[in-house]
Amino acid sequence: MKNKKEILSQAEENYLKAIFHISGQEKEKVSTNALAERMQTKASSITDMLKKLEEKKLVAYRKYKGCALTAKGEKIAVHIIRKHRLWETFLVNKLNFGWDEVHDVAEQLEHIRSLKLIDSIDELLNYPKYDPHGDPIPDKEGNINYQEYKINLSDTAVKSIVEVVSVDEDSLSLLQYLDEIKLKLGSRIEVLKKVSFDESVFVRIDNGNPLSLSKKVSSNIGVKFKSEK
Amino acid sequence: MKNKKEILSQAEENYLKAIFHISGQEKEKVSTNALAERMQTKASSITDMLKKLEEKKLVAYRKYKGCALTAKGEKIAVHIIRKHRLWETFLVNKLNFGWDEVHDVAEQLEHIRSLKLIDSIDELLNYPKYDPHGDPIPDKEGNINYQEYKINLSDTAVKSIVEVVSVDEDSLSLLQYLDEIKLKLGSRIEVLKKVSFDESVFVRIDNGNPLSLSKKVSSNIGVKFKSEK
DNA sequence: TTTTATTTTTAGACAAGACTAAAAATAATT
DNA sequence: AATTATTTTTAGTCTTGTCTAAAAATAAAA
Repeated sequence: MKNKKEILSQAEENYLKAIFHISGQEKEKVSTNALAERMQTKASSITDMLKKLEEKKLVAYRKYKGCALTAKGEKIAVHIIRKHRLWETFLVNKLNFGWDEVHDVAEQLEHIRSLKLIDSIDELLNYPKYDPHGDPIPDKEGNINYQEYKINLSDTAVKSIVEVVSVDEDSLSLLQYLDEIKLKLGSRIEVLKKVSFDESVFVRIDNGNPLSLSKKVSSNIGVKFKSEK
Repeated sequence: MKNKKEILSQAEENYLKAIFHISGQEKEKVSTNALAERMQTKASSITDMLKKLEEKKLVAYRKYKGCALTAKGEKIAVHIIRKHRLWETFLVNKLNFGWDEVHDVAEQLEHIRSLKLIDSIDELLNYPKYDPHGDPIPDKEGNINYQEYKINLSDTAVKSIVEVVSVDEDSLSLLQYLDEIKLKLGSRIEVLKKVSFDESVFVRIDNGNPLSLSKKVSSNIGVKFKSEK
């Protein structure tokens, strides 16, 4: 049985990518509703698509029990993510896009089918390991170099001093907000106070004035420790 | 009434492009069958699509009478062609693709929606006027600088000495064949003999050995005169 | 100018991917 | 364990872009 490469639609590719992202490094099962939320669509549409992807052996799916990517499905998902992150890097490094302008375009470019093209872009960029948001770029073989000591800003202890290494969410509004408060990759953050009531956190960014970040914001910022006390 | 930009599907964009190409510089009306041929689809599908494009004021269409682009439709078609040719130039000039490898990828890339992206690519390439096949690249405003003295090789007289300036067809098989016989942009061609029976033509390419080109091939090669006798 | 051939359009069907509304499972409460 | 709430699935509909087969226009030939 030869390795027949059937062509997937953009919709199918987007589902695989979404499942990969939601299930996370722990490869947890993904619920229909979680997928519907992420795909901005209705649960019934998800069910339809999961059946199709199951049919193609790209996801393992059992009614009412959620789904997970098969090895084949994960391989494809990782390749889409590789393309997405390489294109974002290209846009920022070669075409001087701002990091808050690249997401929508990369979302389109990630579906271009040409191994030669994406490998050439990779080469042109000199095989970058991380994209402009600090996320690891899978290599040609699909290996992902997860950063070791990265945790969410929302999980740091008071008095931690950390460095921003990633921004997990790609929404334009978040990126623009971070731009506004001058929070960028490499910023030094002091965790001043944590408010348990709403899980917000007071921080000082690059020795600026203290300001408060909501849980929603801080949980999307990946950081590495610089020192602790 | 504001200039509402409705988003076109790739299929719609491809139809506009095809109509533009078939109708040519003379802006002749395009028949349903001609379009069906080019789009590799059935005449009935063409009729359906023409109605839709008519509805959107992108083509002028009257039953049984063929169609033509409106100003609005032509503007969009030209923009797609601009993107196609800039991407082909990018692939060849920046990523070292061969001129026979770029068509399929450019066919995908031409549908990426981002003015900023394509204008950045244009800038990166230093505003090229012609693509790797010798075809003019429309500028940002949609102006196309048609080459003045270009004619088809099939229309040259015996003993003409011409220079190849374009290859009009994008089919992989043609480009690979030209590669094989070492016919490339800039090649010097002597027209040795024309066979009226099948309209084939004997030529000498860059002082090589004489060989015969079919009408189908020679009518896809654009040339400029170098001298005549 | 009839007849024949060709081109184009209509009518009806289908697959993909989405939706709504209702039914069936599963999970959470009492 | 019985009831209520939530999640997920089914069933049926819609749009886009395609198809086939048959009907209607137009063009070519006799």
